[in-house]
Amino acid sequence: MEIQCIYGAEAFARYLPRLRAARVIAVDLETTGLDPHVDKVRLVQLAAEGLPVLVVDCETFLPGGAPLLCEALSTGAVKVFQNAKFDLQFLMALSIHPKPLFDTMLAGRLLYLPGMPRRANLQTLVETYLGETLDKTWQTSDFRTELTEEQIAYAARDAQVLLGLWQAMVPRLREAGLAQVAEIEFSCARAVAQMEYHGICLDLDAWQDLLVRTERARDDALEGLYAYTGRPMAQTTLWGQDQSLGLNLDSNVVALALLNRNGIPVTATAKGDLYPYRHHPLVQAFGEYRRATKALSSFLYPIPAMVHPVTGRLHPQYGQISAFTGRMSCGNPNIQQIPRDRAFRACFTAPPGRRLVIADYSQIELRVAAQVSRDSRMLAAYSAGEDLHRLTASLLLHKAPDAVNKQDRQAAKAVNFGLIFGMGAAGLAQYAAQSYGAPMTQEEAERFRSRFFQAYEGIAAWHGRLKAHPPREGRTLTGRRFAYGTSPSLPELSNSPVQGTAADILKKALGLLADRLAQSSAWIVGTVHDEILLECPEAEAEETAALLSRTMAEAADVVLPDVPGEVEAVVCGTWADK
DNA sequence: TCAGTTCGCGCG
DNA sequence: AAAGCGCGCGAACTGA
Repeated sequence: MEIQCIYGAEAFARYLPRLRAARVIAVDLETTGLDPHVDKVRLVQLAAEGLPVLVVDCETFLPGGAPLLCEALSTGAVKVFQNAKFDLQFLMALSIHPKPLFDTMLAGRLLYLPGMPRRANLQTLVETYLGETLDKTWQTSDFRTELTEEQIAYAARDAQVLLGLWQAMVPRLREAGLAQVAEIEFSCARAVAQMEYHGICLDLDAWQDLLVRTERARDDALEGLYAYTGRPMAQTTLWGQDQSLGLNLDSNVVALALLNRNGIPVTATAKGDLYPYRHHPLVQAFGEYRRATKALSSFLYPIPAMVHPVTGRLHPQYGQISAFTGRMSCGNPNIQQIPRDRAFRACFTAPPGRRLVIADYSQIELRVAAQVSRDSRMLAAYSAGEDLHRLTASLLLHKAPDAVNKQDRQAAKAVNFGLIFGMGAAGLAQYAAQSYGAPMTQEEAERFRSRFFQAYEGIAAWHGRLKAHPPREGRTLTGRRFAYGTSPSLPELSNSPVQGTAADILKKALGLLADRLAQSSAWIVGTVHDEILLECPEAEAEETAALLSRTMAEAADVVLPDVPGEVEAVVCGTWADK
């Protein structure tokens, strides 16, 4: 492996023509840390066929050389990265937006099968796909100090090895039928980099108000609980007066004993177990206590500390291929589990002069289920622009669609979601009552179940096929693959391709948006499974909303040839207004 | 003392 | 035989 160290823009410029002629360029960055808003790029390594690996010393190259680097990365060449989302954020800070790209880590995740190493770090990928070893011990080395020969050599090797990985992985992806989903994921990585880089605004004052109100709600709930636990004792501690209940309500063992002692014969303390006793004042107070303490410990207390000291915004981290089905996960904080309660969502805002543009898919999983199962009645209903929940209600209750009232529709919603994924009658009755406020006896649930499958024969046939020949691996409509364990259940078999295909659609939309919003002042600031949040200047809000809904609908149409995708978009000041 | 597991619950 | 699925996170609990 030949290495060429580059000091200064002139030295780099000499290689520009050859870089511009390359078909594939592997790119790797060494940075002084992990935070693109704080840390600096120390080295840029570029590897291309017929060139020495260029190791660019950024202290002598940046910022003046950034336009040259941008030029080198602006051809149609494939840019190969390991975990592109990381490098892309540092490049964004230099106004460099490379595309198209290939991400070896995402490719590794897509190709994963049981029996392979699960990790998709560079070292593991090199062992798996190239049969070579890669010494990564040097990676802990410090790039804030003077560079050593050894650091340069290893940095060059990291870029070089990406070329080999690309070469090995492209045919593997093709052979496995993963080319289409790989393209989706690679485009999406640019959107994920944007989301993490820009983050989202949190109104800390409103948050603090909510925190105080929730603490009061917790204390009110405690007041109600004292009737059963006894008054707390005033204790004098080192820090002054303290109230102690003498029993820990956060312990399930303790809570269970308290409930049992008061005539509530449950065996677990979860909301579902307590549902039959929901009118009991102890259960009500306990539920309120749980709700408040959950909100405080999961959201209200920890999240303010996550506001970035430099940007003043939250920067949630996304796991692009983290869920089994291909959905994204999110953490630090997990923006995807913020309560729907307006009080919480209203704290997520657009900064002054800007607006949020938010859109979500309407009933995306049901539309996907219609496409995957090819149920003719569902396909027809969606093609005609009908309301599927209403249709199901009318079929279950033998009513005309117009005669379906709100409660009917609510119950049908639970039936649709539950039965498509193989729920049993008992589960359905419980689920309808708890999640949809639609009380249903077991007998009713059983009757609904049989009528449902009479009405939607395509769904019944699809389940029948899955039960008769349980597949060992599943696929989404774009080819995403997942291997099932031994004897997967019907719910697993039916849910995974549907949830996964819905994820494909959202990711496709994000990828298209990354293109269409490139260099604009509209940014992607978040996503929640079937929803995309953008932020843009006030004056551009309407056209951005139109672009967003157009793009999301287009993504759905690419993946679902026989079902229209329906998108609802709004322009608003806070997330609560969606 | 500490890492790993389980329960419970927020979201889609 | 019986069955919605997928996450992340906090607190309690377990085991060494």
